[in-house]
Amino acid sequence: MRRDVFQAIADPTRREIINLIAFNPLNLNAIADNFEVSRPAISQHIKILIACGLINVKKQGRERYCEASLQQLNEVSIWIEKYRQLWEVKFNRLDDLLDKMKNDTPEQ
Amino acid sequence: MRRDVFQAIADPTRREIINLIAFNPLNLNAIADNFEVSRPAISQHIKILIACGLINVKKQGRERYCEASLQQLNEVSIWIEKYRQLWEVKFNRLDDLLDKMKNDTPEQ
DNA sequence: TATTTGCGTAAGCAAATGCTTACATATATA
DNA sequence: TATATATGTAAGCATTTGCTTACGCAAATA
Repeated sequence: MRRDVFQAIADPTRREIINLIAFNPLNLNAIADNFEVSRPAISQHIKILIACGLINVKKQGRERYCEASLQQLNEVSIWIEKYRQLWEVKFNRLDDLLDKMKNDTPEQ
Repeated sequence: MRRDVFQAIADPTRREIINLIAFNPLNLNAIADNFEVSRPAISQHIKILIACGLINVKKQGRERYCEASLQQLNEVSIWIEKYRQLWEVKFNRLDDLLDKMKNDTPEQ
């Protein structure tokens, strides 16, 4: 069972959950109310988000408040930023442009 | 068949492929040489990366040079940056710290 | 022209994923 | 104390994923 941040945020429902609680913690039922899927489905998503450290849970009586704890997103950010210079260099790459024009045969 | 950038970079092999060709394009066999898995497996990963625009292919004879085209990573970057202020605010959040200390009962 | 090389892709398969329903348990409330 | 509420989790299931082997085809080479 792979459980890293890249995989955690690959699922759109989990991204929505993060977005939902990013700026205000909610308990599990309140989160589930925002989705079509069942409460256990959300509970399982939350479990994954907890496992990779993207959510903290605070027990308050019988409720469990989920709050975002997004430092781990930095791992993804760092991986991406390695390449930023690469895709932002749009000038002084005339060779590339020429290459493209030369090889512009329709791919199958 | 979901095919977005978040899912594309969720797979560690695909991240390695991106890293491998980020700074110098390689043909498919040359890429496959760097992995334990079979050439068709890599071919399928490449297909996914092409589908979501992270790789461009340039035919040269019978070879297909794969070059990274990572602008799409910006979508992920934007999503993450929305939350950066959140996880970087480590000061003036004394209330949080206090909360944590108060509720520091071992979670089962 | 015959063979080798570089690659795509289909078929099959095991494992992972995301969901459901059903149940269990702890805490609040009547 | 009996019931309602908030939640976790197991079992089952369909789909997706990542891989393999087997094959096909086009381009290079002998």
